[in-house]
Amino acid sequence: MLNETAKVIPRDCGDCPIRHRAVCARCESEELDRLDKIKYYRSFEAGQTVIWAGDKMDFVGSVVSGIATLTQTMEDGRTQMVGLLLPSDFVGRPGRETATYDVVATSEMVMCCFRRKPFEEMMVVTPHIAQRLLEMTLDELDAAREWMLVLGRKTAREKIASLLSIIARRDASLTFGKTAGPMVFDLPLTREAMADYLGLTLETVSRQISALRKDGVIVLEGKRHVTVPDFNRLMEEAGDDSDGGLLA
Amino acid sequence: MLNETAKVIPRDCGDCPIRHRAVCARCESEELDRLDKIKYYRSFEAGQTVIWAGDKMDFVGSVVSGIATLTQTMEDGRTQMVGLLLPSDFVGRPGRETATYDVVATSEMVMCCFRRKPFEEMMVVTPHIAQRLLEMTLDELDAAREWMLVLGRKTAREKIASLLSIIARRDASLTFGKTAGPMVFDLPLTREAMADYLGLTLETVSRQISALRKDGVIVLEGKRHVTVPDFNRLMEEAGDDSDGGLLA
DNA sequence: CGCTGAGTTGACAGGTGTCAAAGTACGTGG
DNA sequence: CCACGTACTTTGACACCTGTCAACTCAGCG
Repeated sequence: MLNETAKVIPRDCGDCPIRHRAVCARCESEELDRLDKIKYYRSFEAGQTVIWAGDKMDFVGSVVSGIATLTQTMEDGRTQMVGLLLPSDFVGRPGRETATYDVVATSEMVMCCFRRKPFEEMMVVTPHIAQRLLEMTLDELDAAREWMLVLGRKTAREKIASLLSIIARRDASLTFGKTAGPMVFDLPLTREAMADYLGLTLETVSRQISALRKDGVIVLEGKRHVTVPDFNRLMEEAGDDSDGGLLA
Repeated sequence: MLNETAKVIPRDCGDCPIRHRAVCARCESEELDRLDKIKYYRSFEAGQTVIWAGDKMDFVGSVVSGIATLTQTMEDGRTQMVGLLLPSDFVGRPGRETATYDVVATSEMVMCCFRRKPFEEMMVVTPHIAQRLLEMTLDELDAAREWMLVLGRKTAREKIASLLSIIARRDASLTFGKTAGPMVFDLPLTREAMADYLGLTLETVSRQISALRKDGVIVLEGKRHVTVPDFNRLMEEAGDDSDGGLLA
């Protein structure tokens, strides 16, 4: 089975699995050559922290393979996930010296890092990079706003269903979205990470997953392997229009 | 008193109150001339809808004066505010034909609109616009993520305190942020709009405002006029570090 | 003067958090 | 090979925060 969290270090950009989706997507070969000179790959183990909020950050970069989370923590320990970083997603903010959020790898992960200063200089003279970054940032803003509706207005059950449908949809888009038939995927997050994503406790997450299983909305094998027999049913449980959302 | 929601239609860009903060901030005079040819002003009354989610949008633009909200609504009527649009904020997404959210003016409001097609064409050849838009979008993404922590992890009391401190800070930045002494401002939102912002009901908003008043965190005159005797106290109630956040 | 919209307050119910205990999977070391 | 420890997960009991429903106040206005 194709494991999306597998450790993959490309030989070069032509070999890179995120070549056509990352911040470098619009770059031409001469531009790639210049990026090549300021880039390096870094690997992280599952659970390893990439950077702490407030730390100095002298790189920006793209997730090549694996999954990472962006989280914010209050003084008393309450934490909220504010971003889920998948392959091709961008990490860091050009022009900013310090990290705003904790970045943690939740699976084995590989990043393509660019030294920050040279990257910023290159952005000024390379519209292709800034254009693509703008597009990606606008997409992330839309995703964040969608997420705000989930956090602010949905019930625990709807929140779980929403998260499952997001993951299911993403997996479908990787495996050549056949909408028909059951969807099958593995949860890339622990119950606790799901709770941090959804603004719940891990106990509530566990209870609602059990409830959705009892009601036949999902089928579980083990703790992480999920089958969705009827995706429209899942969408209804998420409180979403059953037609929309295929754009994501 | 300087009323930030007053209706102001600039004679030209040199006269524009958001000239140095909006999407056109980095444009030079020749670029402004070209923008001038594709722009027009539109006024809205308090409560008027600028555009409905799903509607075709043939303009993008900037809020010149007044306040608008960006909201998302579920089929059963639950609504969540996903953006608060203040003067200089950008409305619409270049490259997208239809609106994603409802945009509603909550006060009398003036927008500087650009016809979408010519604006998109101009963006391609005018890096100054795309650069500024990227910067603004990154700021909005940060704000959305801060908001996600509020929605996901804060109590009703902390949510109210967070909203008040955001509004207080913004007003302070307009009136040349003297941090000492009490802060005084008017709430630009109804209780219901505050509830939609914070993922609460309007009853809970009302109760928590009353509680903060009883505890001396704020002083109310009428329903909308607020005095904050001790801003650090308010920050503590919001669950935030009492030092941080002066960047916003 | 009554109507309307915004806001406040009370009573009550229900959803979610908290605390606690037990179950499961998996790797490590004896 | 098996016992054990650790991390993750599930489930139960109960409390409490917030939502729901309802009544009431207040200010503005025709």
